[in-house]
Amino acid sequence: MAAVTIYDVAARAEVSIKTVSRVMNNEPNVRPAMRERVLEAAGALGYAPNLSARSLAGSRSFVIAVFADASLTLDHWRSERGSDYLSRIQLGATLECREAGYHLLVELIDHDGPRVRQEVGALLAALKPDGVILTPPSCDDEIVLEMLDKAGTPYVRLAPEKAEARGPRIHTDDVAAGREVTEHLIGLGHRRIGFITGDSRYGASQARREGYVAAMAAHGLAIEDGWIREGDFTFESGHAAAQALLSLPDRPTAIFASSDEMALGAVAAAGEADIAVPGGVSVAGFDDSPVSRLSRPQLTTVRQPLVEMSSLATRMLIGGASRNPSAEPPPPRDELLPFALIHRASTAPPAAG
Amino acid sequence: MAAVTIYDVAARAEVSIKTVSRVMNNEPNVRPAMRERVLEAAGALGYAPNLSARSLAGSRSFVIAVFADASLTLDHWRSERGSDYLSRIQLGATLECREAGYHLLVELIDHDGPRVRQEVGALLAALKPDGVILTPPSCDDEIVLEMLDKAGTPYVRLAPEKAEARGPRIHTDDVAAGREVTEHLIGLGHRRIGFITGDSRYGASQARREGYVAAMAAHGLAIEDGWIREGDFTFESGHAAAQALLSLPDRPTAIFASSDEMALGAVAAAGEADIAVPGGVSVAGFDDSPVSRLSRPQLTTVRQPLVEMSSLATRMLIGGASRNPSAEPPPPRDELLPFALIHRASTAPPAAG
DNA sequence: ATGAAAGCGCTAACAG
DNA sequence: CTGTTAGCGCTTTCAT
Repeated sequence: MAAVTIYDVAARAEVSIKTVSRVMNNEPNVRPAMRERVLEAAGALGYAPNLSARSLAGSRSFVIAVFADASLTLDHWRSERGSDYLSRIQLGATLECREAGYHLLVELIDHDGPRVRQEVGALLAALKPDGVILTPPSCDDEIVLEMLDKAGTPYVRLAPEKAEARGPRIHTDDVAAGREVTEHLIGLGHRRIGFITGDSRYGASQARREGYVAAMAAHGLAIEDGWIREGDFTFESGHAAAQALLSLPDRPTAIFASSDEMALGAVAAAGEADIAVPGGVSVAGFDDSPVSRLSRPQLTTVRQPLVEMSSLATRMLIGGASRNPSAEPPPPRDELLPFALIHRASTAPPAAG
Repeated sequence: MAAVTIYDVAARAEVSIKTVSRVMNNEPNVRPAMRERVLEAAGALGYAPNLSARSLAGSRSFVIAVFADASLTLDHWRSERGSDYLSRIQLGATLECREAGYHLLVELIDHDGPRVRQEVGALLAALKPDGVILTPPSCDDEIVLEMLDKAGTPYVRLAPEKAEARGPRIHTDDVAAGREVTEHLIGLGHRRIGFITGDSRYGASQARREGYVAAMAAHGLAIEDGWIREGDFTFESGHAAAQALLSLPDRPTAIFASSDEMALGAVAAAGEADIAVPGGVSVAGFDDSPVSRLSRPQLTTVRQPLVEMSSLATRMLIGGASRNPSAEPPPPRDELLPFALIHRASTAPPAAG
């Protein structure tokens, strides 16, 4: 059961191992006839180059890593709410990796633990990934960025909060998205619109709120006391916030929740208060997560291009993949991907009056 | 920027590289004093052993792979329903890997494509994982098992459909779970209980149905025509099935759906038909997935020990990790992990009469 | 266009 | 208890 190596293939094809190597890596300078022979031999032997050997000898590891915040991710996974964010990032990255013969590693990092330096340093030294995808909020961590820079590992920041020029970033305009949802509601005829914020640990929460505030202001609509309630992206928090909103003396006719789960909580709260959605109150969510369709009515929401973001990030990383120190650092790119308002059934014009 | 190697540490600590290696691997036969010195040097230099070198030279790769069916998984990820199954498996495995200094790779395989042999063979040859976690339905694929055996790669099958003795398996008793839910409903006083099946591509679907049928029979309750409806785990399918069930002339007083999403669909259908849950109809789900709490009332469901299953699998794999060919193959273990009925608010005694 | 030789950074056998 | 010597399977030079 000894593994088949490049030598076995070379022997069978009667060429040197270097030629086999060339063929396996699609390098030039191999005559078609040789290539044929090598391919035939490799196929017959069921040969596949050993990743460790390639990584050790060469300049690429064929590994892309996703860094996600440990406590946040474990929290999500454990509490079983919204492991979805990471899943979608994984989807995009996995797809691209598969196509390019790369492998994706999801690594959890204690991005503000006392030993981040040690942890991230060890990860980079051990794995030597050809690229790292940084998810929020780790993508804004100074130490992580510093370690990455120091190790010379290419990375892409996904939806970073701070825009300062540290490596390429891929993001979407959360402020504009917040504005667009609010304007959608205003366009429907709503004047009294409540807002439920997201977890403050995410930069996007603040951005969405800004969008809401800006849109209200732009249309000359006041935001009354108590119309902005704190949430943390969970169903429960949305439920509670909506209860408060709906029991206001002159309650809003529409609620914009910063996540779909909170929007579902709002829908449930409305149901309990015998207020129909969207008849009695319109509810809009955010994320276009799977759960946005798990209600009647289905939620109006905003689709974030998470899958596209991570697949683009992966492509950038794989494209420039090479630990080659002589290569000039890639120009810090800044990609803004479009979001999309998904108008479904949970929003409608307010009841007359 | 040159990476720090074992030689740098050895030089700084004034010992041989072998001693450094011993310390890094927690091997015996190192005096505390030496160990101290090495640790100090390693710390100061920020040294971490290169994974590729370890893998290439040694008998372990420090990599555990999860094989998941490509089309099914992509389907789930894309359609954004239930990427949850894999997420939970990832959670358990990730936790254990982190603890043991291992890395987790999720690989999608076309488990019934024409080139499985090639694909799986290449994956194993390239990665040389210390162990593979097989998820349904790939865990029942003859070719995949054969390739794994041939490569001598240890694996654990998670929730396999067929029990034949090929490697260790970890599972839960879906038939018993189906029975228990049904009996819970019967215990509440229900006599007319409808059932919504799951996606037939999963063995568990059939098992849950068997449990339902067995429980009904055991209690002398008839299953009338039309009480068993086909579903595919999705909200929509549950919604449609429940609509059919609820419009039956003498409709069931309880509905047992084989997944939480379908149960939510059933709750929605009941709402639209102005039937209260659980007042007018009780609804039970299955999986205790995140969404089971995204409704009012929250769903009665069954918690599958997926996280425990994958963490046990990972521990087994890491524990026996060693490509050491002299080691006798581990005894094929068969672990049955307990499920748990989670009684929440969606089930209650039927309305009197 | 092809090949020979020299490592990559580590662990596995052995010596001492 | 500690160190020496070979490779692991590949990619990189550098020849040819």
